[in-house]
Amino acid sequence: MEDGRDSRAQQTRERIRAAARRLFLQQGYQATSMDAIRVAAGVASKETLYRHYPSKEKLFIDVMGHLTMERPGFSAMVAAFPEPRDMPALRRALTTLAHEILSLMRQPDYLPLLRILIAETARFPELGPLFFATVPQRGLAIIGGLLRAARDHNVIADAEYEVVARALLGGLLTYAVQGLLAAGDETFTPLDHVDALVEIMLRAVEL
Amino acid sequence: MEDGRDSRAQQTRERIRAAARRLFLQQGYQATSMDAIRVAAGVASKETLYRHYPSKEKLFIDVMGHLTMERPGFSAMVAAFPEPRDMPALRRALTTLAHEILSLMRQPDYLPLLRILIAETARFPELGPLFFATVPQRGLAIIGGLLRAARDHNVIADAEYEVVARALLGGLLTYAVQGLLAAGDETFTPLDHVDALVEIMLRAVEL
DNA sequence: TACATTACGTACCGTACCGTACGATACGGA
DNA sequence: TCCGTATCGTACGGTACGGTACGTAATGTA
Repeated sequence: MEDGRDSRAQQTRERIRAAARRLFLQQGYQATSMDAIRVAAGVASKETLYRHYPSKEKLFIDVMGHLTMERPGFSAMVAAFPEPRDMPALRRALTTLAHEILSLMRQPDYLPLLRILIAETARFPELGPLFFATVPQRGLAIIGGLLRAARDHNVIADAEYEVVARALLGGLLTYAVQGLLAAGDETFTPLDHVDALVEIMLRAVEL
Repeated sequence: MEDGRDSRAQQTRERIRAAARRLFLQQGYQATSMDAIRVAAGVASKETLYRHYPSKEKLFIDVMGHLTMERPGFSAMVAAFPEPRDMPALRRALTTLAHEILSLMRQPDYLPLLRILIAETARFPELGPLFFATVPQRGLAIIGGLLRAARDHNVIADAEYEVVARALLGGLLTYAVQGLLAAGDETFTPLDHVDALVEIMLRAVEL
């Protein structure tokens, strides 16, 4: 009876959500019509759509909320780098974290999602802050935590770690913004800059 | 005859452009109808609109292009801080520049403009790169130039100045992105963080 | 004054879209 | 086998929008 619910209604719902996600990410909210979603989902009747989602807005919120929440957290990374007790350990932790953030930003969904959330802040004001709190804010917190832990082990000097974290994340963010403003998949590859960025931040906090 | 052209046709054209600018910035491209622009411009007939602009797209491009170009350049600032010959001079230059960039980002049009350019990269692919080249890229170039000049006077150490510039600008950019993702005019005031940010960058490049 | 440009009003065309209605049909569980 | 639910097809209502048409009035110039 539990999986009985899956067998048709749930499957249809999943197809609708997958199609909506793809189209919304590709074309944005307004440019994606419910009928296009219906076709992409392989659903014959609009009535079926509206049986699963009461309106286009609710469907959009559901899809975008899921997309935001599905962003992989950095939690695993935090566990992997517990307490940097010397400079090389801190360097390794920050470098790995920076590369991880960059590869997160290069996931194919990332820029389109960010683009849509920025575009639709007026109509859906709750989505943008949710994303910010779920993704970049968490990144800032992890960088700050690493730095504070390093200071507690006398690895680095005191500093405004929140600002240091903003500088590090922001350095990467400049490339994302460049990507947001470019139309196609402009090759956005500062891979060699990442290590330099970490070195600069380390110099700023070294003893 | 020259100002005769101004007297009516040009005035009407200006009213249309001003109204379009306001509405586009407030509501975006799709949500702004030509009829709303007509009303806001105080123009009685749509025919008049289409006498001045052949289509909604052309009107949008004209308005956004002007908005991008009107962003005040930093050129005046460059002249004001010619060649930092010691650390205090470099500190003054970078601090002033950072505050200037921040106040640029806090102009009431800035975030809405950026939001729209990001939202409409698909329909208007040329506008985003134009903005990036006109505004942030120029900021990066000026920061980099200041750092290179300081190094030429033995004020600071060698470093990847392009990356340092990205970290500095990016640190400020994190606040802008936060603003982009927030709906209203969330008070986005890291004023006290700016000096800390400059100090961090200076520590990263000191001798 | 005579003429051309500009603006006015209003109506209209074609299209696209969200959401609803409703009878018919397939499907899945008891 | 039987019943409720999910889906199908198709049509429609209401609205909004971009852009055009066209006859008329105002405005500035020679």
